[in-house]
Amino acid sequence: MNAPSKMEILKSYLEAKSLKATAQRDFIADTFFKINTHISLDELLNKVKRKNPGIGYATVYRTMRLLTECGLAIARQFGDGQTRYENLPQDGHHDHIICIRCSRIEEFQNQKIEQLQAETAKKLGFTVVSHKLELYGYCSDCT
Amino acid sequence: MNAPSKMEILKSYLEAKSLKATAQRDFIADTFFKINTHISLDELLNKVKRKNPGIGYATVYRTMRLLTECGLAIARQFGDGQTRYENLPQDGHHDHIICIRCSRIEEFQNQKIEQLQAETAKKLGFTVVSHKLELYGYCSDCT
DNA sequence: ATTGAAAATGAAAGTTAATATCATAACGTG
DNA sequence: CACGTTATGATATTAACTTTCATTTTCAAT
Repeated sequence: MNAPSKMEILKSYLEAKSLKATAQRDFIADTFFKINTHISLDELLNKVKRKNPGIGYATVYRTMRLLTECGLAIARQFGDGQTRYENLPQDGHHDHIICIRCSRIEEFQNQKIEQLQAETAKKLGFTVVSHKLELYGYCSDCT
Repeated sequence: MNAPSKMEILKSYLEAKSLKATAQRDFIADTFFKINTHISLDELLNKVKRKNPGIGYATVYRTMRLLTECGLAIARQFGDGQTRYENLPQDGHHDHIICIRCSRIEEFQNQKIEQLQAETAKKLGFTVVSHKLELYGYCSDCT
């Protein structure tokens, strides 16, 4: 039995809230799911407008809010004053390393770090649900 | 030989930019240095106004920008749509664990995590300058 | 296919926090 | 104390986010 696709997850979520699936919403979501960078609302709006000029900012905004609510997107702030949405990968969580000169963003995973985090939290009486780890520095091109 | 106090660091920074030290600015900075939470501009403004009602938002804003520039404060976004300023402790860096129910913020340090971060970055060809680690979960009161 | 209630849409308005502007005040050096 | 410089507070502007509302679309029940 396959894991449900993102589109299917979205559909279930909409049903649960008795919202309707619409062509526009599906198109925006589908466009977002194909993206592997951290995209802002304006950027996503521009992208969907190229194929579907009638789409407005509000619909993109509302779609991204939905995706965020149902865990298919993550809203992040990297410090440039804009919320950027991350397309959550099927293979789970990852962290970011950001070049402070050229703004290149790379992703990484480190099981050991996650483990240490859980331990640290436990000591403080916390139960960790999620986390955010961002490393800032110079990439190979900018050293 | 003692390490310079934060006030002294600020004074040097102002001199270097040929800016003047003023009573208001000093008072705002001093008030901020005594704070051990993550304070927003509005909160800080309210605080300084209690002793010095004439102070305006703009001066607090500009002072915090200065402190951020010279490394005495860190501007952070915890996701509530407001920038919060952290009073950098003398004993160096720490990370945060945030309760997603009551918003309590605790700080912690973990040398091992930092070490793993540096290693991970190296593999990707990055040189780490700073980092941000935030754990989100439930604190002991909210579990 | 038609209908009608419910939800979606886009344009525009409203909100909020951050930042810039500007006339006036305070500073400090000669 | 006079002058040029910098600081200040009020206000205006900006930018991103969020809501509102009149209209359109959807979908289930005819």
